Amino acid sequence: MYDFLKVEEKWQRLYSERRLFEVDLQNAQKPFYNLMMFPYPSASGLHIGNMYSFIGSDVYGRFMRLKGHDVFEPIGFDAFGIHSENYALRVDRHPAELTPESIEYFREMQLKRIGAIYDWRSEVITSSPEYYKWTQWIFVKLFKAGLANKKLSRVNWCPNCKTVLADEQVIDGRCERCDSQATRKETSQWFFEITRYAERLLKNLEKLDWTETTKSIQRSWIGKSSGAVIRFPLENGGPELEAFTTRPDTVYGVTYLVVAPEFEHAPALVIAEKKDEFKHFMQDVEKMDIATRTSIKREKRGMFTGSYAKHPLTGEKLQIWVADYVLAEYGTGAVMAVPAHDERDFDFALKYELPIKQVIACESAELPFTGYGKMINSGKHTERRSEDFIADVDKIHGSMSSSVTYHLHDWCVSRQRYWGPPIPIVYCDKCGTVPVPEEQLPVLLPETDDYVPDGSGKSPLARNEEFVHTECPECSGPAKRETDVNDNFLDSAWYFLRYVSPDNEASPFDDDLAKKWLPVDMYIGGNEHANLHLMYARFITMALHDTGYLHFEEPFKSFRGHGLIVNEGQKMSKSKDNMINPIRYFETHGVDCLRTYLMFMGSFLEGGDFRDSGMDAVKRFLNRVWEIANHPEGESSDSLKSKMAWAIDKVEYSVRNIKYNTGVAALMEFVNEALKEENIEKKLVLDLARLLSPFAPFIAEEIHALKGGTVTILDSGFPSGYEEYAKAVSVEIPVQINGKIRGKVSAERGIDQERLMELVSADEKLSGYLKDVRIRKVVFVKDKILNIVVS
RNA sequence: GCCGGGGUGGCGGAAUUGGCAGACGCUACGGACUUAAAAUCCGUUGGGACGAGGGUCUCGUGUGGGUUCAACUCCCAUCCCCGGCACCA
Repeated sequence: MYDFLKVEEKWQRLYSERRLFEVDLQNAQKPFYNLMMFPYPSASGLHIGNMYSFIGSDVYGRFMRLKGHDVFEPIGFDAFGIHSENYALRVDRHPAELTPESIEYFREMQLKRIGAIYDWRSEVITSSPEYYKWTQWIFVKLFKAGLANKKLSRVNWCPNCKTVLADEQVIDGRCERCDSQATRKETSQWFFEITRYAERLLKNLEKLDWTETTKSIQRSWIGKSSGAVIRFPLENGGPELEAFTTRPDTVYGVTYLVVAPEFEHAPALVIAEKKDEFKHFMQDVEKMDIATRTSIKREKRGMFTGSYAKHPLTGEKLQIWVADYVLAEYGTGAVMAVPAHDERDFDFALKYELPIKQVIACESAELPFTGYGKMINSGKHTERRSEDFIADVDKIHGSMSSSVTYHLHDWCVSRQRYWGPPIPIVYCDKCGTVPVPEEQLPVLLPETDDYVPDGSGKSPLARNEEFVHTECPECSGPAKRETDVNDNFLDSAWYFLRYVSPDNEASPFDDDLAKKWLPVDMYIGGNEHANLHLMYARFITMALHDTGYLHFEEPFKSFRGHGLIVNEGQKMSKSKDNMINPIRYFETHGVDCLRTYLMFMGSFLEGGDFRDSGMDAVKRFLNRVWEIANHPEGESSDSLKSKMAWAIDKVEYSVRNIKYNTGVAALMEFVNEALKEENIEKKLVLDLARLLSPFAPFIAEEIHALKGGTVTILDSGFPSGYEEYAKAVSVEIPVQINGKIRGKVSAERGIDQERLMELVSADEKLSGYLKDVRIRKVVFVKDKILNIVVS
């Protein structure tokens, strides 16, 4: 019986003693950068989802190494940020004290045991000053490039926690931490202008070798929509009111205009007699929480401002309304209402008895009709097609021009928290907003016990007099530091760049190494980070490219988003108490078994269903592998060698296409065959171990060593040399009569149609089908199938 | 509502893209070994019909149509599940 505990411990020790996975980054001949998503060392340990992700990525890395690449597989810790900070707050520990402990546990007790080919020399910890010095450096570079700006904005606010919340911390309109209703609050925040890159971020997706789901998530997050801006002159003069629309073809159907309550010029539009009503209206809107405000079902509310605009084409007088269904942050913050052809405008018009004018041909019962069609009641454009008008929009009238908007909004990077890299900005009365010069970085996060957010909406750092007061880098006069820290997503937006030279004190990454190793060849991780992390990493890479620091603009050539694990068909959750603890299986089944089972239980990209019975099955399988390895050496049959040829192809195909389950299945088939023979050739045993090694590295190493292999199986190459056996064996060719399988004939590979037909005639059963009929057609696919059409 | 992904035995899932549907594994059942159990090994395991039997026939990949010598795979329509986006103008 295979003693997995002993063997795994032995190889874990050898792996760390011999440093087998350290890559000579300078001199590597065939660099392959295999990246996985580094973990937050925040909770009590790695969970099964982390393991699943890391192992899936490591299988790929080990495979590429077997294939002869110099595989660079680094790991680190996303140690700053709200996850780690909230965890520290919950257990009442200082994050600066707790985080290193968590990292120690992750690294020593978990990551070093799972058999991944990590190069530990490249470890990065985002909360270390050596790392965040460069996070701050990136901030400064973006600031200097005009991509970082401080502006007033309405941000998510939790009235209970009294803190600003990131979008991703608001779930169904509620605070992620305390479940109270989130509201909006206007504060001054730092933003990265990612929206300037919206088109490139969208366009580049076409060229990227990424899983389709991941690209689709990014596309909808960017949310491009094309249309036109139409300018409506105000009756009383002043600036024109601009409205974005995707349907300029319905412009003749505009019966009123609507602006958002927060629209910059809304108060100016409200006439004197309506000021009081507007004030009350605004108060009601402010009070509304986000869930209610954005609910589709909620009845729309609005009020007439008393002002009028003029229709640019017809000269008609149009009422200007304020309504809560219009959002200031999208488009121009103003909407041209076409109730006949827009559901929201239709509802609103009915409620407030505003006119409805049909301008696209349809039955009146179909209103609101939102499809394209023939334009009617549209002046000289009557009879035109919608699509035709939209394509021509720039030529129609001076008030209309084609325009594009995106749902993507600028990235709010400031956080009023403690556990993050301080934003490297100084405010000076004389010099204004001044970035901290590069040679003064990092701006160290002060060591203090006063780090708990107080609900003032300001960072705890604002209470730290020693930190706040500084001198201006330009005029040396008294100045104050920015007290917000950076969003955690900035830490992780560039970590893969740091891995190539984590100790470099002169720059965030060594240029030569970056040229040699970047961009990342393969990135495997969960789709839960498809929006934010991947988008931000792409943006930072593009920005560093444009500022001349990187030679590429897309960080990840290939990305594969994998699925989620469920437990016995049930979603895992702490409340259901059905979380799988991976460490437990290290003792009962072994790491090899867990790795192999995780890859076998389902299709990696789709996710899988974890069952203990499956773990037992894989344990049996590994025991059988061990049994074969200990069979007497002797000659093996040609058919077993041909099975090996088949298994080699299967494993290669399955790994390259991230269909690991089918690779493991192929190995099981080979093992089932091999068990039928009493002897086995040494080469077959070694090749089996090689094929198995990406999945179950420890047993594979042990078998390799047992059969006289040296150092590590990883450098022993990918199996080959069975081509002749694959060819020599005869094939079974299914024979169809009129498309139905009626039998099979055994023939040598490559047989031609004529000879095959002779075999069919000689076959008792098949020839029966050909009696008394006329053969009308014969379809033959070499070595695959024969179909005889008869009448 | 829009955009992705999917729907295959009792279950997890295969089928390298139009060429033997159900690989591999689980479960269940039967058997061997055992005083017994565990472990291990062997056999059966999509539905139906026929056959003493080796087997033979037939239906079958959410549903309804279509293309093709041949369809889980392609086309049209439709239902359901999962994920993303969403008062986005």
